[in-house]
Amino acid sequence: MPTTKKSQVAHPGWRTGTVQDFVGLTDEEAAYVELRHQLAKSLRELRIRLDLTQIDAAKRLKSSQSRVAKMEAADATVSLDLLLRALLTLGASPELLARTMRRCA
Amino acid sequence: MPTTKKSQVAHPGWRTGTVQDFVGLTDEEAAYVELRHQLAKSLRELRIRLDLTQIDAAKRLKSSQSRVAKMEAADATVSLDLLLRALLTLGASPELLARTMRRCA
DNA sequence: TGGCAATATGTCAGATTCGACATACAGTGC
DNA sequence: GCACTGTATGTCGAATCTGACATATTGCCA
Repeated sequence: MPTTKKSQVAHPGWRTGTVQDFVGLTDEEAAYVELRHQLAKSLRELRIRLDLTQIDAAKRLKSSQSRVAKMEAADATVSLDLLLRALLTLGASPELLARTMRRCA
Repeated sequence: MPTTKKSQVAHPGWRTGTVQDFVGLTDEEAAYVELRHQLAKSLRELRIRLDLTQIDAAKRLKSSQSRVAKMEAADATVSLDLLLRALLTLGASPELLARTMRRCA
């Protein structure tokens, strides 16, 4: 669920992700969103630095190109968990993660 | 997914949980596990510092005592995602997160 | 312009994780 | 010993997340 509350009503197919974020966003929610974006950014930068295409990266991550694209876009269907695992798998150092976190301040 | 699948299918090698971690653990997997443990530790420390019981914390996190216990134990059924959200909700600063990350080095 | 590689977006079945509950264990005071 | 508070562990239905696929879009070069 990351990402916070989902609508309680049965609205099948309502993605709660991006757009309505600008309504009623508590501080932690804002921090959470910011964190996701910073990690996504770091992921893309790292991939580029390694000179990989999303397809190459997907291979290393044992995932698919579409999922990598979503990771880098901080798509609502991507968890922080996946973002962090991806970063680690591509060789990100704890230092890099720490720097990324700090960027959210 | 953190961590991985517990299904019993014939995929040799996918680790799950805690104990069997000492077998066949790649570097990123080790980093991932370490990260979870450090975050869990920070979470407990923060809760104690705020003088909350797990039940109190569960209330703030809109979760249950059992889930908080599992978070602090870095249980395999708890995602990094949940750990980070919990920390943020209890008021952890990006600084604290960064420090925690760095501790994994 | 067309063609091609890279990236983005939508969808879905199956896997994972969620909160909740029951219950067990640990510690403290009586 | 019992009662009580706090924490740990196991399970489950429901909700979320994942990889894969199809398809659209972008960017670039001839």
